[in-house]
Amino acid sequence: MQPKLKDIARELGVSTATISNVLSGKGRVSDETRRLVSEKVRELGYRPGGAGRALRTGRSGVFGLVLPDISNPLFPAFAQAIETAAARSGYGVLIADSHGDPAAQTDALLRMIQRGAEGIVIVPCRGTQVRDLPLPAVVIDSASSPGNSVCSDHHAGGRLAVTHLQELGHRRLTLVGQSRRSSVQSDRIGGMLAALRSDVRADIFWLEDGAPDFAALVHAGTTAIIATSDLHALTALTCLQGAGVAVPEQASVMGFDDHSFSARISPGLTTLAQNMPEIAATAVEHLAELLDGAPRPAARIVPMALRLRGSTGPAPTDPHPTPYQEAQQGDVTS
Amino acid sequence: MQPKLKDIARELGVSTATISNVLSGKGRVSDETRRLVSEKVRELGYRPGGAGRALRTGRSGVFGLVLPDISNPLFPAFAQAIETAAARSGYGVLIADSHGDPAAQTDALLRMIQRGAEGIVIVPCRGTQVRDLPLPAVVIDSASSPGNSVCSDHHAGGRLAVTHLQELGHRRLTLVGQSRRSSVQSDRIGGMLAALRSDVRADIFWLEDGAPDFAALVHAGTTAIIATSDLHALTALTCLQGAGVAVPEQASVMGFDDHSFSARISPGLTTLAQNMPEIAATAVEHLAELLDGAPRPAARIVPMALRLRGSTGPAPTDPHPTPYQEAQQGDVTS
DNA sequence: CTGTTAGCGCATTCAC
DNA sequence: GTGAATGCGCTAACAG
Repeated sequence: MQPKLKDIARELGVSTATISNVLSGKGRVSDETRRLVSEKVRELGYRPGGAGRALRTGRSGVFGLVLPDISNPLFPAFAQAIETAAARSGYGVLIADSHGDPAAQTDALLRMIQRGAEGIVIVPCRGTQVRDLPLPAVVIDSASSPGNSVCSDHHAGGRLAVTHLQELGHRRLTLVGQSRRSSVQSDRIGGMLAALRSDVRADIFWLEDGAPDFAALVHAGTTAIIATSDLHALTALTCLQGAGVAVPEQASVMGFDDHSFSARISPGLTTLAQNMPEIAATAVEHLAELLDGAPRPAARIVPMALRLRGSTGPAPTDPHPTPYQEAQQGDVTS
Repeated sequence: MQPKLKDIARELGVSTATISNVLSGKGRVSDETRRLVSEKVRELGYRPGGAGRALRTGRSGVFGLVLPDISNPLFPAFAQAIETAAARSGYGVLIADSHGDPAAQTDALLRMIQRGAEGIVIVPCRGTQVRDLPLPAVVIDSASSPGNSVCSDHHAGGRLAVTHLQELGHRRLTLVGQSRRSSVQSDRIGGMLAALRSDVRADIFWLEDGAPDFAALVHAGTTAIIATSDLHALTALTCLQGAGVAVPEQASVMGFDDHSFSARISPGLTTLAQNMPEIAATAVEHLAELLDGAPRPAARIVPMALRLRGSTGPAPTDPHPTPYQEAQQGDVTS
């Protein structure tokens, strides 16, 4: 049985209020009693239980984290960063997975409220707009989505990616996204297009329409592939390598988000990393302010960072790298 | 303001206890009052708040999930499975990351207790023994670690891996682990060695000692590489592909855990998958039993499943696959 | 069968 | 400076 306030009070012959005062540092208590109490608290290993406190103060010290898909390889780093930031602020984190389903998302929210979460950090399902939450909430989505509180500068990330490749001399790019409905991916692609010089051509493929043959694209003239996720960049990279296309000598590949594997493949994957600790810290900080009754802070946009690794290099200068390329040139259109 | 029991009671002119009885289905209530109450509850959208209930019943409906490293690519699937299983049983999940640090692990445990967690599911830090928890706990580690409650059959997984490759005709294997201290990895390697036929040779590399040159190993005669994690298998695979070694024609590669990327690379990575839903369901089930006062259930070992993909194939039959191989044969020892 | 009462553990009044 | 009393929202035991 965990010791209660009452136990300590009885052992010391003081009242529970005094103990509470000592622990919270609020009411006036003599140094002597303070010392005595502190000692006893340490001795018995007393920790105020959350239930009583939550009931009395209305604050549970817990907030919810609602993710569309915990198993997405991007979220581990995110969840970790949030948990770390939350722990630093003395908060616990209740997780829920909406499985990309808006109904489940709503359900999860209700359950978190019921469990006493004081606020929530939510990464909304694609295409969902989080609105009128009965609870302070911090939304992490993309700069273009209404209600967003903090996110990476995906647009600038896209610009950085294209600029990087253009500086390496690439003039024929292939842009690969997964889903048009994802505002994050749209922002990234938008940024890429915005940075495009007039003498550079870019073709866009959406994987939801089917997977392209990356080797054929290279043989048709593409010299660089940018995927909106490292996962798809990895697919492209291994397809190319398996087909005998040298990376980065014959084609460069880059991705987004710096997944756990990106640094551990050969060649290392050049990628645009989100500053997860910064985003998480900002999210938790905003939430803490909201909980303290402050007005909603302005949305914060966190820069993305180019992580230069081996998968990108100078564009191939040979006008006819392989005979195969010439033969296939006319077959692939975009 | 969320409606409270008292609000409903007042509006209906009955007592709070009656409402509670209706909602819990316990005490005897007339059908008429029951109907009236149910209706009002729906109308006001009343949901019993967890704080009061937790204080009164001592059950918070929440348990803790303590992981050594949330950002490990294996845990997303795990956390998701646990969260799903927990939600199905009506539990919420509080997460904590011990960052592989035993002290932080203890700290996290204390915080979960303070927050009112009824029990915990813990994947202990490497080398840590979880013991004498002041709380019902389910430990997920490896069959060889004391106190383990449920885990995959890593040893059998190792045996399956080696058997698979032996059946494909491979006679020179390279086994790659990360850390000797990991009981999971030791079990896997142990299983591999146990399944080894007398005419098959296996060399073991531990990455904590430094990374091997996979292409050189193949040129020295290895025809198959088994890594204890898909992450390292991926490293091997891309190194080989980058060095012009065809997978699986010249060398087979396989891993463990079926990470998110494993099916999406080319060739697909043959791997041994853990049955996460099963493990998670068992863990939650055991925990629920413990919370109901049942004695500790016997440890459960869940089989691993071979996911056959393109990265493994028949051993190369050509005795002299490349001139280079002959030249290098003597240079690499193990 | 139903309603009243008491108290879970804590922080906060307000007397002393 | 300290302690006794109060009530947060809920449910289990007990009266009616």
